[in-house]
Amino acid sequence: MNENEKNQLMQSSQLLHSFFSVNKNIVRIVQNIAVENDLTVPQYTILMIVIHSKEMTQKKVGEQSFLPKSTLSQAVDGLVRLGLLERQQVVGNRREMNLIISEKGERYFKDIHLQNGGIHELFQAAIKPLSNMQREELLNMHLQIAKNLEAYQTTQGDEMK
Amino acid sequence: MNENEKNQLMQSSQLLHSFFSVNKNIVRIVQNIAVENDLTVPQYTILMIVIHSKEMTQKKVGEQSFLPKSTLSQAVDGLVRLGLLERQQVVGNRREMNLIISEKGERYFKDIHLQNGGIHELFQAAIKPLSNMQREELLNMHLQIAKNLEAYQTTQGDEMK
DNA sequence: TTATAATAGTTCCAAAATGAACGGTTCATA
DNA sequence: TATGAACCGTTCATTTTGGAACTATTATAA
Repeated sequence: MNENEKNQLMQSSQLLHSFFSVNKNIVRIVQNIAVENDLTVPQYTILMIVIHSKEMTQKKVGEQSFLPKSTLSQAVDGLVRLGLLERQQVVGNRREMNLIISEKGERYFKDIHLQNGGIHELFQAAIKPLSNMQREELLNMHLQIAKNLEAYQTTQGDEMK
Repeated sequence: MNENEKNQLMQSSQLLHSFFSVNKNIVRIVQNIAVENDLTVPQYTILMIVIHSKEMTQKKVGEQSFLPKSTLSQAVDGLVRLGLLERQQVVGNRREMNLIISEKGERYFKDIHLQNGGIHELFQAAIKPLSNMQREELLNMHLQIAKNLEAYQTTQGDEMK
């Protein structure tokens, strides 16, 4: 392994670690907010996604949140029992479920945001020092990296039955 | 909320999502590699860190891996029982533990890498399309974002620091 | 010195997360 | 339509996780 390769590997390691580092912080903040409001992390995640569009299928929430569907199902169940969310069959497709924020859910979520700004505001503050162009490039690089990693999995890692 | 603010929030949301997206892929790859080799994710993570320097305190591994110390302790315990790692008190400080890769551990890890390249190589491939300057900027932006997020540590940071 | 606080790691166990199997629904093809 | 595959969500059982309390050691203060 020559010098150049060694440098490449080191840069790669640092970059990987930096992803972990940012992510650890995001997860920690999300967890704090969730716990303070008697929600689990998946539950708060779901609320964040659903509140955005007021109505959304469970399937779409799964795609956006990357939660395994059993986790998703149970988390939704809890939210419904808390009265924060309502389940409703999609008209014309009895397989899918629409998730709708209830009155109570909306109030609940708004209160969370008043308390501590919520993850979106905190994150927004954290990226504020970056220029608009930097933010755009960051997004593009992430999307590309995600795509590349995804490609590997479907190519090599599909020993699923 | 005016147009500009709305755009800012949207960009922020996308960026946050892109972090989740990359991270989900990294975690899934790590998980696949770990499971294929009868290790848990924390265990594989620990091996990756320790192999790098052959010898390292448990404390340092905690700082680098971001694992809660109870998780870390149990994972290390498993690795020791598998004979892949050895515990050794730090000379001059009986509180700290040195973690040392055993012969068997080194072989084990090398085999993993031969099988599928390991996460480092895969990740390296995923960032290959980026220019060197882009990679540097990406790293810098991540470090900055992590630092900014770190500032929002709630008073009760009973993990490690 | 002694007392108190901080640190590293372990243990315990309740809570959280999730893989696998399943039930009902829709789609594709004949 | 019939059949089989694919899909969406749920349930169940099991594993994983991580907070809190604990032991042992070291650091700091009085």
